[in-house]
Amino acid sequence: MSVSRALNTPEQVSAAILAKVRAAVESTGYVANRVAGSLASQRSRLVAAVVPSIAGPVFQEMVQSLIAELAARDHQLMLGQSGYGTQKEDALLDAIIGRRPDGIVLGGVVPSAAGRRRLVASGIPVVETWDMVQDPIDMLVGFSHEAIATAVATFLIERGRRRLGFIGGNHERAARRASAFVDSALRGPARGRAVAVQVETVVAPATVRSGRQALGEMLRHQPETDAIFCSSDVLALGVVTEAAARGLRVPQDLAVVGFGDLDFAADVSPSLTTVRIDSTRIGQLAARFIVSRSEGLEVEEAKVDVGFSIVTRESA
Amino acid sequence: MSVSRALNTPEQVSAAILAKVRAAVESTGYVANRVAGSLASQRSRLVAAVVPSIAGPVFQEMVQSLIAELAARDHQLMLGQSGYGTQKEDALLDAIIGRRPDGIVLGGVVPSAAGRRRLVASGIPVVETWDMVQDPIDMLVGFSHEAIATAVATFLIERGRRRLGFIGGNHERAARRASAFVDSALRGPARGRAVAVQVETVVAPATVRSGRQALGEMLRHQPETDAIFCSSDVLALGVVTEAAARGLRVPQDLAVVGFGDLDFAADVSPSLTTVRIDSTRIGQLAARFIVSRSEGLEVEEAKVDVGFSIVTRESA
DNA sequence: TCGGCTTTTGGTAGCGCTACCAAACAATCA
DNA sequence: TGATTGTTTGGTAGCGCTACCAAAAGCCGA
Repeated sequence: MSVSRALNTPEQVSAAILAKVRAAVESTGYVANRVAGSLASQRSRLVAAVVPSIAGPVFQEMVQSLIAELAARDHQLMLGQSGYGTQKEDALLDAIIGRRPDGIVLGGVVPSAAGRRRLVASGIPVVETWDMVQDPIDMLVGFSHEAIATAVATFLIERGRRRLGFIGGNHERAARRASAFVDSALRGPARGRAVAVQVETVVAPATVRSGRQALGEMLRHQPETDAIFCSSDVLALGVVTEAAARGLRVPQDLAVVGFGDLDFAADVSPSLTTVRIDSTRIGQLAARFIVSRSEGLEVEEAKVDVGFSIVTRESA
Repeated sequence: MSVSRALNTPEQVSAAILAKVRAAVESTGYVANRVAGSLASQRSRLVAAVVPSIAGPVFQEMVQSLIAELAARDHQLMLGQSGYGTQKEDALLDAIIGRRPDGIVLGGVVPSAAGRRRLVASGIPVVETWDMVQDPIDMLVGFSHEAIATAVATFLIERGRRRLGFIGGNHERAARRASAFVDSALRGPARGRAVAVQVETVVAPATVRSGRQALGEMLRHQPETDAIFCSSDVLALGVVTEAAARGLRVPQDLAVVGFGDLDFAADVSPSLTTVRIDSTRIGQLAARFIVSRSEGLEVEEAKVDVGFSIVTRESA
């Protein structure tokens, strides 16, 4: 009917019909069934996002901007949690593919080989985020963990720190950052100037408590540690808190660098020096790429590095 | 066909057919189209949740448990953000209703009269959470802001505090808690013992920074304030930080009570005395109510008060 | 062997939309 | 005026499943 047009493309319909349809909609409280629409048009206007956990503060900002950006373009977000293990992930992927979303956003999730194949076979646009993987499934918006680790190591060494530490989660991404950090400290541009690097891992998701405990471990293994890079501001807050409890002065005795520039980073005491990522931009770009693609446009630059910056505050 | 049965109710199908179907599925990589299934069966296996913002830490735990509980029952979550204003909310509600979810979970969102009508008219099960409103649309899982405010006021007064303060967001829920706090302090069970109560509001969502600023305001208006109840642990962290910066000892000079028992509450210094809500349980119950309802079961106790507890730590 | 009974299987219709096409109508020009 | 183009409107088919029913098959005791 013309009703479908009146609702979806009102500019293609005469004022008379438009008014009639609007009146009818108003009086009956009709809300078009988008399930039927999706089936007929092969466009669900639904985008799925998969993150390891929504509880960690890390992906919040990205998810928030995804939802906002999608809503502005009349799309909705379906959210899945993969957990930090892989077993549930493939089942989740199937549940998602079955819903035929217009796109899938992977947030810091590295799919298994099988999952990857299903994703490709489904033909659904995929945006990997967070991580500049070398061989993306489809589109990519992220930043380089290696580059960040190198920049932070150099930053600390140039400030005279020699016995470095890294505290991060026990998962892929953090591990990559850890080894790049160690590499850069010992063999990077500031080569030879760092004396030692110690790595401690904590169980994901990161908490203030695990940050406190990790500092204890760190000092047990390498008592003269004078700088620590944490893979989350939450961990950094724990390290700073534990340092104060042990009578260590930050930054004089111990420099601390966090990650994420979470909302509290500037306002705790000492304020946190941290790595800032524009997560909002990541969410926006991911949403735009997917919507463009599902509108049939070719997405030109489908591999974007959003970069990072080191925000210098009191803690380092 | 029998294929549909083999996939959905395998116990109703002979081993021979089951094997054949499974083999075919395996070899073709077939993933059933749930959009078509939803349209035919009038069950989408999709549940919508609406929260003011996913960035605030308050709803995270609930959303997380919602996703987990729904996934265990083969349902997915669609997430909407209403913001802290009302204008976008009605449009969002329509977008949601159009998708014909099996249920809608409202997290701390009070719909407008028009929104409420559409919700009722849609016939979709609704669970309001977070707030024990007196006249729910449908089902309800929450706790009483008034009871909490009264309990905290009494708690502080019994500990000898006389000049109380309340810091909360500029929205409905916080306002209700604020006035109940003032009422209880001045006219409650501990009646007459509190000397003064001052309320400061901050722009939602709550941040550490706004907590710091609010303490400044509080002390400007009521310099002898000796106890503050914050409507979020994030605010409480800001208050504690600002107090330290001003040379106020917590709890000796100033008692601070937070809200939420967020993951950092036990591990910052001083650790936060706070109000604990079992948000995980709220999410679980909401999910169960909706799934049960959509399976045709009558939900017996559809109005649950999950209660709260005051966790006593160092800050008060 | 046969009628009743239960279990398993296959066919048909239809969920509520949109894509596509054809018909009707309006506007423009020779 | 009629032919030609462009715009608006309505009809039909079909998206890929599931509900429902009827037919077929298996099972039992008489």
